[in-house]
Amino acid sequence: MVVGARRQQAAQTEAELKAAAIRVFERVGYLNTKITDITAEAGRATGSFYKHFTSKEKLLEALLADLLAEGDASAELAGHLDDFRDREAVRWHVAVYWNFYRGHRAVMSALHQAAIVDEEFARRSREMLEPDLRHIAGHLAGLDLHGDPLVAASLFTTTISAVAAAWFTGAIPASGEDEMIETLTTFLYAGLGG
Amino acid sequence: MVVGARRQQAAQTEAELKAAAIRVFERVGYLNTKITDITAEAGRATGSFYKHFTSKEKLLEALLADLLAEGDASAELAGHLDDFRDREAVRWHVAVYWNFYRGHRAVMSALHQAAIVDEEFARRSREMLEPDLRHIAGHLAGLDLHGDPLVAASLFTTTISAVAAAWFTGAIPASGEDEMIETLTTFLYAGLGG
DNA sequence: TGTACATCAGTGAACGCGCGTTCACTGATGTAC
DNA sequence: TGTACATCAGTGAACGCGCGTTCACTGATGTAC
Repeated sequence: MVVGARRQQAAQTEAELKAAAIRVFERVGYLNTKITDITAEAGRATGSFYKHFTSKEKLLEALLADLLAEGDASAELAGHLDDFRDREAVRWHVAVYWNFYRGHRAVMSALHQAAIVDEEFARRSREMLEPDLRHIAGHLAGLDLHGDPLVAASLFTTTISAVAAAWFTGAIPASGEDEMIETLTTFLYAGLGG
Repeated sequence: MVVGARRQQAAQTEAELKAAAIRVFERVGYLNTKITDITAEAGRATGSFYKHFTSKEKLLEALLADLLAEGDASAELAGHLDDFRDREAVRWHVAVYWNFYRGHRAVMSALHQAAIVDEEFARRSREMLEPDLRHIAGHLAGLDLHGDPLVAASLFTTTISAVAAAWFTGAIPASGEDEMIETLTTFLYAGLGG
């Protein structure tokens, strides 16, 4: 008895729906995406979607969970420079965050879009992201900051996200990625009192 | 003959619709605002809206035009410190931008939201804002920047907008406005090579 | 100044489209005996 | 191992709600003579 052939099939479909959703988000953005766009992209019937997710929002939460899982895994990686008094440590973190953003643009910008329209979603996803914020705040704790490390950490992530988002959508006139990382590092290193 | 009593009445209604729209935007955000929310807030009939604007988007463009007109007026003001090698000049511009944002949060965030959903609108409003961007780039021209002054100017506005938006929506943990302006100044002063 | 007609802002009920969500149905997988 | 029944992922047509947009109508303002 091949236990779970059905269950496995379902998991497969769910994964395909997620992947399709990401592709559609990339093309037209989260807010412009219709449920039927996702199912069509995945080559499935409309109703199929609701066997796996109760709404577009819940799907996005699932994608966020995947993201966090992957983020945690990569955080364990070596090369973790800790002291933000060291410019290289700041640069390393900026680069990691930037690359993470690049690799997950669609979901990152989807999260942003969902938060704009739905206060409650904003609250919940901030909650889910708080551990990461505390992680960064931890690095900053050693520094001689003017104020709360959490504020500084918020500024760190807000700035990088905003600039990355603007850069990837072409709102910032042509310039290289390395240049952006370098500039952001300078911004943040100096701004954080380094 | 009181010429224009009708025309004047119409202009009045149009102004009231704009003001009502801003109030609704503040409450629920541009994307969550329905045409009927605006007319209800203004105490008018639904159809009235279409006598003045062909769509919510056109209304927003009108609000942007108002904004730019006011922005240009205030740019003429005294106290214009020009040299960005001077930290005070940077601080002054940051504060002006920040205060402008505060005074026009509703429209600023509405513009942002509209741009997210509508590529074409994003392009047009970037076009309308380009003179202001060039104005800032002008201040930066004297500096020994790594790259294009327009890139630096984009970073300047992107960063302040993002941080202001996050701050005003409470995404950044409690901290004073002055502290934010100070921190942003440090960020940008250093980041721009000052 | 008065009268008759034209214009146009404002009204709000009605229309209709888009899209999220449901639901009866199918057929394959799983279970009981 | 075989048969009969149960479960459940997947289907796609149909339903219905929300909301943008229209439109015939009203009454006040404007114009002509």
